Amino acid sequence: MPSTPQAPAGKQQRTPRERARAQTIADIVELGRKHLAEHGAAALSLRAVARDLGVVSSAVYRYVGSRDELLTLLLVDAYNDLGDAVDAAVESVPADDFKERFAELARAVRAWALREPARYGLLFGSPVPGYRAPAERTTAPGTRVVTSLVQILDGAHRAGTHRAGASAAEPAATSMLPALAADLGAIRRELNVGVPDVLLARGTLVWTSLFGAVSFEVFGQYGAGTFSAPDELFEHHIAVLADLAGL
Amino acid sequence: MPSTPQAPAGKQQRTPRERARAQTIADIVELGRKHLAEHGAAALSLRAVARDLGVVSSAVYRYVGSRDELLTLLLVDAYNDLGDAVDAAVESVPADDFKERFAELARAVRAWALREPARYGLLFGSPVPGYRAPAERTTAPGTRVVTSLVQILDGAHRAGTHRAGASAAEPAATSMLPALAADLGAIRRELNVGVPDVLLARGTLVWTSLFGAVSFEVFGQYGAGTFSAPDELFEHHIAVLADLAGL
DNA sequence: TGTACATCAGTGAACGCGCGTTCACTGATGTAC
DNA sequence: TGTACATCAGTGAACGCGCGTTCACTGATGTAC
Repeated sequence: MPSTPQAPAGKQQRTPRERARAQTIADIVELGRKHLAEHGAAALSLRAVARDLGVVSSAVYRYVGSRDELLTLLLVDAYNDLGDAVDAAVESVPADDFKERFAELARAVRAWALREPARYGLLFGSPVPGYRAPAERTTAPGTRVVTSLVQILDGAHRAGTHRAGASAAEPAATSMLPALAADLGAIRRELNVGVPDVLLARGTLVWTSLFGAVSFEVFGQYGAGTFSAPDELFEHHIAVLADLAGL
Repeated sequence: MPSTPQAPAGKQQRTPRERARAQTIADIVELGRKHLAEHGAAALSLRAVARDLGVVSSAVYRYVGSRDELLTLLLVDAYNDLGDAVDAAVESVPADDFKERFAELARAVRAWALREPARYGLLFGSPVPGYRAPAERTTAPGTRVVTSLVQILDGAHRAGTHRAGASAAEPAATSMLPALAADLGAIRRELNVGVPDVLLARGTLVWTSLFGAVSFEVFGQYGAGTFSAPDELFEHHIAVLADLAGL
């Protein structure tokens, strides 16, 4: 019962064996990715990965403790891939152009999702039946995008360009809902930002809206042929959401 | 190879055999529903349904041509169940209170999704691998919610209570994107409504945002324990989205 | 530098499982005369 | 009203398939002296 031996603490693998081992694990994740893309998360199978790796099925257990652990590896891999893409897109814009930083973040999420629909589905689609992601390995990579979004909002807030009450008829009572205010306060403390309640709540909506729009497109919820120009539709969404976020 | 004999055109089944047959199909759908709820769509199995029905596995083929067809039945069943819930909620509000009609629509979607997470996942989650929904049986029930939403927007527009340019800084250029305008025109004609481009595009965003917020909650995308008061968060979202939709 | 031993990767067989689908069949229920 | 036949529901066995996981094993690669 080999419990997923990890590479030693040091960043670079010393011995050839360790290098070979790391390479094989990388190959397994890579093949798992391919499998995911072709057949979906629920159909991911260790035996199929072993076949593609050119190895007998039991050999994979040297590297991966179980099917669920491979799923976790793929989950983390996908979160980081998305996070890298988003970070790169955001960094490509001057740090003080918050609106455009947000726009690039949104475009990066959409582009990645359209490029990798199955991996996107693993992250943001229906949960894989019978699989429960281990929070301690999943939370950090899984919060990269939302963290980046909140940083943009906080930057705008600190720079003073953040418009409060951006929309005409903001129902003032909303920010008074007591439990929601408490939740938002906890988030503000945890992420160490200063964005006020109203805009933080809006930011949450912007966040879910972004993924809602992307999911509809990736999962085919718009009727076939309803939108011949999904790019333009998405650009419209970006403009409205940026406005909603006070950018 | 019995190709799913349908009940004859007449609404009520005449003979006892026809009644028994309809009842058995209903039982199969009911059991499929249960199975869906417990194990997810990808794991739906005709054999399991047969077991629960107390019948040998091959007997199910008298009623359902294949596993995919059972999935289609469940899909249509779920769309209609959701559609019924939404219609009832919307109808419970006076026809001229468009804002509250929208709020009730949103609450009905969320309540149904939380009550039926697996069926919600079948409709709005990642596609079931290897299954392609037949558009001719799926489109009509699948568009009930969005149709209801557009009716509300159109009602507000006709009543003159629809605020154009609701938000402060609506980027005027958006409605000019040519292909998007063409798509919106086609939708307007198809649904026979008069809502102008800007608000129709906003309506699309409101639609996807609603399902984005619900999906995040149902699929557990908010970190565990991040929002102790999801009801209040959702009420906030409703208020902002209603405003965004010009209601 | 050379030998003895430990570590590790990969093999092959097996376990028990569930799946979708087909097929020839037995009875029971309906229909036509 | 009674009989002969057609229709249908459900049976049971079988097909070929893929899955996750365990286990004792063979060699090759590394390490210690």
